[in-house]
This record gives sequence, C-alpha cells and structure tokens, in this order.
Amino acid sequence: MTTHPTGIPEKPSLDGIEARMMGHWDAEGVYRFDRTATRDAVFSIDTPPPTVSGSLHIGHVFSYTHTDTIARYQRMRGKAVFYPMGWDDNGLATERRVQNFFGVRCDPSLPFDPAFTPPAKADPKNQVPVSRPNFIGLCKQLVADDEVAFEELFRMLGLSVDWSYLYKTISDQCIRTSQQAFLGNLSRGEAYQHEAPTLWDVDFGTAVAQAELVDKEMSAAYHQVAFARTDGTGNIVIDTTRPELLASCCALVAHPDDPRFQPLFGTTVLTPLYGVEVPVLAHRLADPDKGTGVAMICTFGDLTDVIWWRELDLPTRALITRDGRFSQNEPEWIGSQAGLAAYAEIAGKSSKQAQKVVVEQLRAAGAMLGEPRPIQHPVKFYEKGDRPLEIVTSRQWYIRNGGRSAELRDVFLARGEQITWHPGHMHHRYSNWVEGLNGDWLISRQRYFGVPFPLWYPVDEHGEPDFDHPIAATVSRLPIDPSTDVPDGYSQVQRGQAGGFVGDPDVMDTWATSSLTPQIATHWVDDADLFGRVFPMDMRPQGHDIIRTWLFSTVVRAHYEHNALPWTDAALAGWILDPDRKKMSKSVGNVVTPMPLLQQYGSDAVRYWAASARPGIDTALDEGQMKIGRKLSLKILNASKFTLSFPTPAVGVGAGAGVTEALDQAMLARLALVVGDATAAFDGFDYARALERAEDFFWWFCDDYVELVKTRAYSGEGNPAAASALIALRVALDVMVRLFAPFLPFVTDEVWRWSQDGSVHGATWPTAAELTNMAGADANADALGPIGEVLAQVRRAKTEGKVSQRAVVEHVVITSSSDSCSAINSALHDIRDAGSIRAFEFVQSDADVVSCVVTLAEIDTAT
RNA sequence: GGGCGCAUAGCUCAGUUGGUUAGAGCACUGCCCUUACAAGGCAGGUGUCGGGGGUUCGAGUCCCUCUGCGCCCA
Repeated sequence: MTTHPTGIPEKPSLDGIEARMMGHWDAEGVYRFDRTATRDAVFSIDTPPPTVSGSLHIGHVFSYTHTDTIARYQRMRGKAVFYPMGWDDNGLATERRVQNFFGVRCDPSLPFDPAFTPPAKADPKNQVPVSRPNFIGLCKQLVADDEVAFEELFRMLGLSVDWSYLYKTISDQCIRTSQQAFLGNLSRGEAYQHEAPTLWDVDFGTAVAQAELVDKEMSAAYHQVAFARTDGTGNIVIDTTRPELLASCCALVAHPDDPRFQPLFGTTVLTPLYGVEVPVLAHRLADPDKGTGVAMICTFGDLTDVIWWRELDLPTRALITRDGRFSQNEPEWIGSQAGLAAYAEIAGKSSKQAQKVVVEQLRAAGAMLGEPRPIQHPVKFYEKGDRPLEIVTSRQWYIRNGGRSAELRDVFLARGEQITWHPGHMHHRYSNWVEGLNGDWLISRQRYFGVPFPLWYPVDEHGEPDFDHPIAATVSRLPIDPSTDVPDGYSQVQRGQAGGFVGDPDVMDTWATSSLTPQIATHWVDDADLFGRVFPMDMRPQGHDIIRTWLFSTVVRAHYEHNALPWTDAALAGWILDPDRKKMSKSVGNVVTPMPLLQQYGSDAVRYWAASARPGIDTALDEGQMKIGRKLSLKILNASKFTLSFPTPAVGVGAGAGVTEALDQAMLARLALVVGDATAAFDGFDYARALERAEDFFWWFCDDYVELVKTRAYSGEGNPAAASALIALRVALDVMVRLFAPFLPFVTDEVWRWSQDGSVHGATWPTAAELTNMAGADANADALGPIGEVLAQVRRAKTEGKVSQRAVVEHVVITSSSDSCSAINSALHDIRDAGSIRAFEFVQSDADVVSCVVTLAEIDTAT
C-alpha cells in the first residue's frame, strides 16, 4: 500500500465531486471497452435507446442506474464491459416535432433539394412540403441539441457508458441494419405482404399493429334497429352502437344455440333505409346476452366483424376510407334509388357526423325503436392516437411471429423459456402475450419519416404497379431510399412510367428497427470482428410495459437472423410513480426532471435511491431516500478520512499477517460473509440486495467497530495490537469502498484516490477469500453479537442516566452463557476503552441472552 | 372472463430453500459538542405480518379460500 496523506482534505466535502471525477474518468478512459477481449471475457449490454424528444425524466435515471450498477460490478469482476448508448431519434415523436418546429411536412415524391432552408417563421397551418432527405436533415438538426443534453445528464449521473460506441437510430448504419434484416426476412419467406382489413388510425393515416393497441372505455349508445324479414312475417330487431355503418351491413348474426333465432337462420332480411337483402347467420361469437342477442355484421366495425367476415365468407362492403370518412362513391350493392339517396346524405361525412344523420333517417323511416341507451364499452385505440381506430382494407407488410401458426408460436415460447428473467415472474408476461397473438406482425406504416422499405415495384404497360413482384435492393447498396434511389437496371426517368418502376412509399414501424438494437449496437452490418466479440449479448434492461413490443420483437429478429437468443438475461425495471403513487407520465403532468435532483442531492445520492428499489418493483419518487444516500456518501468520506489519517501500517504477506486481535479477525470474517452475499446477489442481477448488505455492514462498522478499536488504534506505533487495528481498518475500508463503487461511483473513487493510484472502477471486486485469509482460521464472526450487546447496554445506561457517552462506568456485571462470556472477554480491553469502564464482573448462566448491570461512576459536579 | 403481482410499524419498505423474542430507514421523543463525521452520534415506543381455514413439533414464509389494490391480456 502506498499512502498519500496530503491528499486527504481537512474537511471532506461532496461539492463539485461529479465534475472532478468525470474529469478523471475521461482522461484515464476508465470505461473504455477493450475490444481485444474475446466473447467469454465480455459482458455486453443492450441498452435501451431513449427517445430523444423533449426531456428525460426521473424514470430514466432510475432504470439506467440499475443497469449501471451491474455494468460496474461486471467490470470489477474483470469483464470487458460492452456498454454502449443509443439515441432513438427516429419515429413519430421526432416527426411531429420537426413539423411544428420548422413548419414543414415530408413529401417523399419530391426530389432532394440541397439548397433548401426552412421557412424563417414556422406556420404550422401552411406547412412547406420537402423531400424525405431534406426532412431527415431537419430531424437530425433538431435532435442534436437534445442529444447533447441527454449525454450531459447521463454523464452527470455517472453511467459507465463507453460513449465512443454511441449509435443513433436515424443513422445510415441503423437504416442499413434495418433494411438488411428485412431483406433477409423477405428472402427466407419470414416477411410477406398481404391485402387485408387492418386497424387504421385516421389521424395519423397509418396502419397500426396489435402490439400498439390499447383499450379505452368509451361512452356509446345502443340503438335498436328493425330489419324487415323478406318473407313478410315481421321484423328482427338488433342492437348496435354504430348505426352509421348500416350501409356496410352484410349479415345479421346470433349464437347457434340461441333458441330465439334458430328458426331464422338461413332466412334473409332487408336493411332499413337501403333495402339490401342480407342473410341471418349463426356464429359462436355472437353473445346472446348482449343487446337483443342478434347483431349486424358490417365491414368493418370492429375486430369481431373481421372474424365473422372471414369465417362466414361474407362480401366486403367497406365504406370508411383512410381519412375516416364515408366514401364518395356510390355503393354498388345498394340497388334502389331511395337507398342511394339515403347514402348520399352521409357520403364524405365522418363517423360521428354520419351517425346523427342515420339516426334521423331511421327515426323518419320508423325503423328505430325507442331512444338510444347509453353504455360504456372498451374501444380499440392506437396507443398514441386520439380517436377510435377504424378498420380499412389495405396492402401491408408483415413478419411472421407465430400469430398465425401454432408451430411458430411454440418456437417463440421456447425462446422465452431460454431467457433468464429478472424478476422471474416477468416470463409470464411474455408467454401470455405470445399465446394470445392473433395475427402476424404488421411492420409497414403509411408515414414519411422512418426507415423506408428497400423495395421498388415494376410498373406494367398500363401504368399500374405490380405489387406481387417487388424489386429488392441489393445488400451492397444499402442504405437506400426508394423514393430517390433507382433499382438496378432502371433509370430515374422511368420512375412512375409504364414499363418503369415505383418505390415502395411506406416506412417500417419503429419497432422493426428497435427490434434490432442488439445487431445495431454490435455493428452486425459493418464490423464483423466486433460483432463476434459481443453477440449474443448478456443483458437486456427494459421496462416491463414493453415486453410485448420491444422484447418480443427482438427475440423474433435474432431468432430469424442468427438462430439465437439476442441475450441471455432480461432485467425488467419497474415504473416510477410520483409520491402519490401515480404512474409518472407526460399526459398526467406529474413528470419530474432529474437534473435539479442531481444538483441538490448529488448524483451518488440519487443513484442510492434508485439502487435501493428491488428489481422490477414500481417505486415512488422519494427524496427522503436521496437524503439518506447523501448521508451515506458523507459518512464514507469521513470514515475514510479517519482510517487513512493513521500512518500506513506495515502489512506482512500471508495468512493472518498482522491481524492478531480476535475482534479485528471477527470483523473481517463478518465482512467476508457480506462480500459473499453481495457477490451472489449481483450474479443474480439483484443490485438492491448487494447494496443493502454492504450498507448494513458499513453502519455497524462505523457505529460499533470503529468506536471499539479507536483507542487501541491511537495507542501508538510499535504496539502489535494497534497495528492489528490499523491493518484491519485499512483492509475493511478498502473492501467496503469497492463494494460501494457500483452504487456510489463518485464518492468511492474520491476516497480511493486518497490512498491509491488509478480508479476504484478499475479495481477488482473483493472476494471473501482475501478476507478469510487475512482473518485467519480462528476468526469468529459470531463473537460480534455479544460484544455489541454489551456496548449497547452500556450506552443505554448512560443515556438513561442522562450523562455523556464519555462518562466513566464504575463497573459492569455481565451475565451470559460461557460462549458469550468468552467472546466478550476476547475484546475486553476494547470494550473497556470504548465505554470508559473501570471494572467487569462475569456471571455465567444458561441463558443465551447477554444482560448487563451497569453502575455509573459518581459524577464530579464541581465544575 | 383468463394470467401475473402486491397487502408486514404512522410512512416507505426488507424479511432468499419453513426455525430463537418479526427487522431497517424515515417520522417522532430524549440525551450528548465525543480529537472521522453537529449536514453528527447515542438511545427509545409502536405490529391481530389483509380475513378465514389447512399442513407441520414449528407458518410472515407452504397449500386452499375470501377481500382489497395494481398491471397485462381477452
């Protein structure tokens, strides 16, 4: 050991510690990934790339700290830690911000304009159309500032990221990865296109995948509508919440076992207003208890309509168009002039407007019974959308994910079994989702900004695109943008011409790119050497709310591309709740920004709060915990100052060298147990338990052990008992600082540098063996219990006597078992000095409890 | 309707294969300037472990059931 006593400040302080340590870490490259390491010596982390739109909130600090503690632990265990950061600067959030900020909108049909400058003053109502490359340029410009702020925050928080491996989802590398993976899926038949009814957000103008759906309780009303039987024997009355879709009606349906309707199956009725003849059919999904027990099937009102349409082989009578309005075209299935006239009144109207009109029309025709009855029912929304989804028929790209194949579903369920989940029960969320899939993964979006499909379509002699024969880009040309790039063998002038080509206008869903973060971070497409060293990865940290999206889709892509899991372990973080235990979200307006908290309490203190939360548990924001973290950091400073202010003891080499006192040996033995527990906890990704063990020990160490050995430690050089204390103090401090290093990287490195060269974050994780060696074979951690008990009882007597803890004790009678008595006896001098005790008396008993009768010395009142 | 989780002190939470008298921090109260730390230290009270039943020598812990809350899915 070397000593730098001059490095210890007179009054240790946490002020400015973040900037000071960050300076060291940058200069020394403490967190640089060693890319000469082979796969077995690497620990690699698939960091969630935060969405760069607006600001970070305290939830980021929370979960990223959890990951960082594990990264730091693995680094100290000798692993080359591959811990990159990514920015998710692609996607809808960025697209919307750019539109509003610059007053532009993306039009992929326009050519790139190198001289383009955005309008001086943004006019959101009069957006200037720009090409996709220009639009992407503006996106990059806008997110640049945010990314600087994000990096600053994460550095301030002390994340041990190697920033030289930073990736951005908007980058060419990401686009290439995404396109190359898609082409692989296409060539192997895992991706396919299909024309089908699709859930559609009319405001965003795009199809939406199953994983992005949310149910919202909506007010609606049942309307009773009478259909006349074609045999003239009366009416069938149905209940519907969407009477405006009557023109799309292609059948009525009731449950096959419902006796009320059994005689009617196979007969036909006429739709009111339009007079279209439709059959009455049976299907098990018709609920006899809902409304009148018979429903009308429209193409398409909801997902059940789609099932009925498919399974009952009904005609398509879709009228809602992609903008959410009723088609202007006359429906060809309406034969009568009166019917067409009725429809003309809703053509071009939105669902809501049309409903009013149709209800009036039904009333006038006498086909509506009674008044609408209000109900609450769940309605499908796009998770980012504001209006209920419609269902429209369109051509889309899909990736097979088991939603249409039990065999494939089993493959992905088996993948889920192979992942180690933290906490374990999160596995159920995955299985539950995979088992409930009801369609393949829809990856195409009718948006402008995002990763374009690397595809063109030939245009036939009539000028119609031939979607069944896509022209795929060659991999060596990636990344490409089909709206500006030209397929091999064609020229730009043939774009959109008969005999020429058109680019695929769609972009991929953001999850189609996000599902490839392991491939992106490890540079699958452009650095095979790195990829071989860090893939498959070790750890995926993420929120439990996106198991069905991010986690599952990542498993799907890695399975197809590499026939492997993307990582071995998935660590699911809980949510951050506000102090009232409500989930923090932008829409609720209870989001807390982290920087002020980092500044007020210090980064270590905020990290302490985060690391105190059990893995996967939703946790309330608690500034009280941050105060405790700050207190702990200060205590580490002061305890280190105390320990290191003694002259450096001469430490012998080998077992038991220099640690001769039983109390010191027992302390080291106890610490060895703590190290064992903390190591086991970290190996199981349970950072919180590791912290708790270290912390418990540390407070006992300060409160009891240091008080016990203080006098002996001061007793001078040349005294072997004093040297024993000094060595034990040094060794314990050294180990404790390393135990705390993953949690409190700033304060631990500060005190480490007082006595050692280099950073604690480059030091090796402590082992129980190094401590048990030093403590020797006779060390007995159990002796510490009775010793602490005596100390506590002496202190209590002084407190009750309302005297200073320095007050002298005349004598103490200790009654306990012989084991306890000998334990106490082994540290008797230390107890005597710590308690200022003049005399002891021992009484042996059978009881295992230690009881002390403390007699205080007469107080000298002559002050 | 199905699945998962949670329920322990006033508050926030530990309590790992069942095992002494169920713990910590915060809050509250009192004492103490003690040469690492007053942004500190020491000491103190508080529990029908959600209800009921069962297994066991022994249950906060395992099983059943009920209640309440949260999340995911249909």
